[in-house]
Amino acid sequence: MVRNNMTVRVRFAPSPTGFLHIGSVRTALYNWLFARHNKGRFILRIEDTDEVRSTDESLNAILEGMRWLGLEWDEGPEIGGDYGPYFQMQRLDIYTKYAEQLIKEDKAYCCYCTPEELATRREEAVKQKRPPKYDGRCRKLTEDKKKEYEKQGRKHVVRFKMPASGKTKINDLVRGAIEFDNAVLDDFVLLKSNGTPIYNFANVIDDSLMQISHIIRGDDHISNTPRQIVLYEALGFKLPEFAHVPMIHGADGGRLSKRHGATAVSQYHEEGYLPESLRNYLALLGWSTSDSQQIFSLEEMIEKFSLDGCGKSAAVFDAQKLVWMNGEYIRKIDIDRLVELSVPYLEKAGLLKRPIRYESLKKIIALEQEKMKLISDVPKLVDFFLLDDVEFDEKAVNKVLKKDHVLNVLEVMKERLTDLNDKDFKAEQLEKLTRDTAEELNLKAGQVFHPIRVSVSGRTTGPGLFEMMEVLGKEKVLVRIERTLREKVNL
RNA sequence: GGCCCCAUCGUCUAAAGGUUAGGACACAUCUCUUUCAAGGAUGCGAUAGGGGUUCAAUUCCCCUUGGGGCCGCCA
Repeated sequence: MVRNNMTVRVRFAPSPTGFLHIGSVRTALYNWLFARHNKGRFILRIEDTDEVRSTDESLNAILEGMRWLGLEWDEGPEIGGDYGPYFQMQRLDIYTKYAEQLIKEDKAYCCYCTPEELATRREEAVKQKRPPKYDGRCRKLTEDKKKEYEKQGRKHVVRFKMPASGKTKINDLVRGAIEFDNAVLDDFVLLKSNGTPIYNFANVIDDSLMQISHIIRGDDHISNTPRQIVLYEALGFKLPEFAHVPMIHGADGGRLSKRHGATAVSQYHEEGYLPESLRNYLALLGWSTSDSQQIFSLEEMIEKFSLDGCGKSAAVFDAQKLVWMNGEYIRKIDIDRLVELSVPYLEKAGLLKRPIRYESLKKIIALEQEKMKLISDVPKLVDFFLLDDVEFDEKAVNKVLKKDHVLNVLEVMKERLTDLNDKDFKAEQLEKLTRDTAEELNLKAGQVFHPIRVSVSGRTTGPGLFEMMEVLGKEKVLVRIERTLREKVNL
């Protein structure tokens, strides 16, 4: 896989024209994993040549998203590197230089066709069911004609002279050989009329100058590859390896878009996903090991990742599985980290208005850890611990509190719990006391457990009853049982 | 319209000519249990269709069908 003793250098080259898309970041992840696996370098390059759509906000979203997922880059924005600058808009003179070289070598030429003219011709071609490619009419412009156009104030772009015959072959690392007829390709634009380069041009120059060894990208770029290869050859550059990985699709088989759910990495962050679960899930969308392992530590993932393990067909994004995986990871993370991650959600829900000891909060969250699928689940899972007045769930009331024996059970339990020492208000003792009580009252354990659970938490589901009571504390438990007793009369 | 890519359970995938076609998510049932989860067990469920090649095709080849991509002074 690694050519000779050459260092592996891969890159992720997003354009800052929107949020960080889940599909892009999956490609970034593969590049990152490939670099780490091969002890190579991972470069981040910003392709900001679309002056109209590029924004700083988008740049920040990219950097933030990458860092959140742990995809730190070895060269690129904010850290620099030996092959910079890493923003294409700061490399314009480089592109100009190579464009001039190509023109001088008669491999490129100036084209004076206006965008309007091109659009009209394109429409016409589509209407007549012809391929909408540029007809190359400016290839053989006379000097006089050029001068005339200039005088008219026409701007020009620089176009590449695509060879009219021959074949261009890709040896794709994941797909094998792919062949294109040069004749189907047209004279594509290298430099726009404002002097900025077009993707195919800037990309080739930068990848070459930055000594990228492997280009790992989405398979939507397969069709661009022959153009780029021809350019590499025209410029006398050494060809990198290509690896086109499948795209991510939505449930309907189409391109993943907003109507399928969240597509921005930041949104997964906000919705309470852990970076490690998103990373793990994304890695598995298009890559797998032969034993179909599902959960990988970062080290394991780096060790086992390979392009051979990448599939060829598009993968449908399955939010359900991501949720499952997030639950798996939440159950495993350190409780202090879980508390830290939970706090913003609790604050937002208004559950931390009164001061609470860190240790108490930690105990509360620990009791619900195994149940959480998303960090954002926290508020509704723990609210009854933090609220003064517990709201009774209607179904719980009907199902549990309206039974005849409940009044008696609560009365007896209230007395016994009152008699219990503060320091004996521990899960173990509470369980013994409750079970003994049930036996004395000639009731099944559940007939005693359930009413207490509902009166103390307002609902039928929750953590272990006695752990929950211990964390709640004697005072709160008694207040709530008394209140239930009071309200029970009206039920 | 031209060119290119892809095709195994609903979904992610394994099986690099010979397997009762395996695993994971989801779903269902059972189990554990004070509840809900988690866990354990079991079940449901696939090689798109048609031709070849071969003693043998999920696997190799061709066609069809279906899906996707590119054909911008976007990337």
